[in-house]
Amino acid sequence: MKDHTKISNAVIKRLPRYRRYLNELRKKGIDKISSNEFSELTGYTASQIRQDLNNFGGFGQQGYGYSVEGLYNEISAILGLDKDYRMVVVGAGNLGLAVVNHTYYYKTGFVVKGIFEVKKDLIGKKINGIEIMDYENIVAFVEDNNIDIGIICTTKDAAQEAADKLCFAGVTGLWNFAPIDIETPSHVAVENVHITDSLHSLAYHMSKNADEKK
Amino acid sequence: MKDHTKISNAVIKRLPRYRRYLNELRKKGIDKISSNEFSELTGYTASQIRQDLNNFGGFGQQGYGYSVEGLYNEISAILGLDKDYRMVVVGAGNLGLAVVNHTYYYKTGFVVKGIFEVKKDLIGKKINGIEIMDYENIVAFVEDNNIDIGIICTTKDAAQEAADKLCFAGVTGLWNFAPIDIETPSHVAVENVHITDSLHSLAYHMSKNADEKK
DNA sequence: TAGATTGTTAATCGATTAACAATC
DNA sequence: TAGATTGTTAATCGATTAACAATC
Repeated sequence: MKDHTKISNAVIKRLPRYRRYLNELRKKGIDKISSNEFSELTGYTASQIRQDLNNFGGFGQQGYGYSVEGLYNEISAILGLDKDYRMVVVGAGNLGLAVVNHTYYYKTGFVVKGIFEVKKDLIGKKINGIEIMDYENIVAFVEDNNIDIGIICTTKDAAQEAADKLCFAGVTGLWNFAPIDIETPSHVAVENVHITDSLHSLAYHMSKNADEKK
Repeated sequence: MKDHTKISNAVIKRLPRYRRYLNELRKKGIDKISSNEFSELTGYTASQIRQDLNNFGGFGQQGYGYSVEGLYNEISAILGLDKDYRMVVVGAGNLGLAVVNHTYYYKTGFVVKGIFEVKKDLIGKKINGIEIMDYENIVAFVEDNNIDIGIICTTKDAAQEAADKLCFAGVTGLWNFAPIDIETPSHVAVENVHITDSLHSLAYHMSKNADEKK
């Protein structure tokens, strides 16, 4: 595998999508695919697919194409999906519970080890066998249980404080669902998921379609 | 407002973010901001901000800057947030319920009018006063209630079929949370939210950080 | 008026696409 | 070997940044 310290984010964002389609092919028992066929499937140009993949190494074979299984495994490894991640969720509201259930349902190497909440009446309950604990004890829990990722499902106002606590306790990644951009030290990766922004994009495209009709 | 039939998607994706920050400023009672100050706040360059805004019109004033309130309203209008949207949710699982609660909590002109489900034992229950109805009746409901947006919170396998039904019934937008890319006729806008892709990006960045440490 | 800051054009940078030689 | 398809370089395209004249 080549040195990939300076791969652009545009490329990284496409990898999970490539992987999703490869997984479908794999499940269908298809074992080879050319960049042209893959282009038709994914909507990316064949050229871009080859270019993207060659950032990481030559995974194909001239005159043949790519091994579906092989490429799937390579991309999984590039994304860091060849190991397990231990996670905690902060906030046991609907969003927190949806995330817990989602990872539980899709079982993928991302495992929720604990849920933390400030509201006393929720503490002690269990979701999918995972205990809801007192937010006060989050730092100790993260330290003692080698937690990798903190999932922030708090209100906007509580999010940055939760992030700071998690970073202090030693997580190396944050998955933030609160509608604010979380700041972290450079060694802690963050994904800010702004679900409402996506709804607003949708509204824009709907309005534009409506305008064009006139 | 200028003709904006060919605004790039990169620009559109930034608008909700601009709007979010403007809303914060507005709530703090700040009534003017320069592109330089706004740059520091949002992380985009002042040049890009001015360039982006000028796609839609000259909203600023030389020597002064931008009116926070005015710009907030302009961006809201561009995004189509100056009117209400009527929505239905397909799938009353955790994800569906999280979405229902989310829009309920943030009250923003996006109103869920009905929830549809195939599982008979859930039908008839209410969430935030919204009834869970039989999926069989979705087409009639969408037609009769002028529904604009369908929110797909089904399994992967059921998603495209639900999308087809919703399009047939006359929605003009789909917000899809199932892990598949939904296809629609060109007059129906779609936002495919791939929550898992974002987790995979996070994993990539975490792995990269870990590698650099070595 | 002088100073500040936009609106807009021009320059740069990066990402995508096209082309083709290498090779399986 | 001949055909197919990759890996990779070169060309194009688009998006971002820089610069500055317009103007409040």
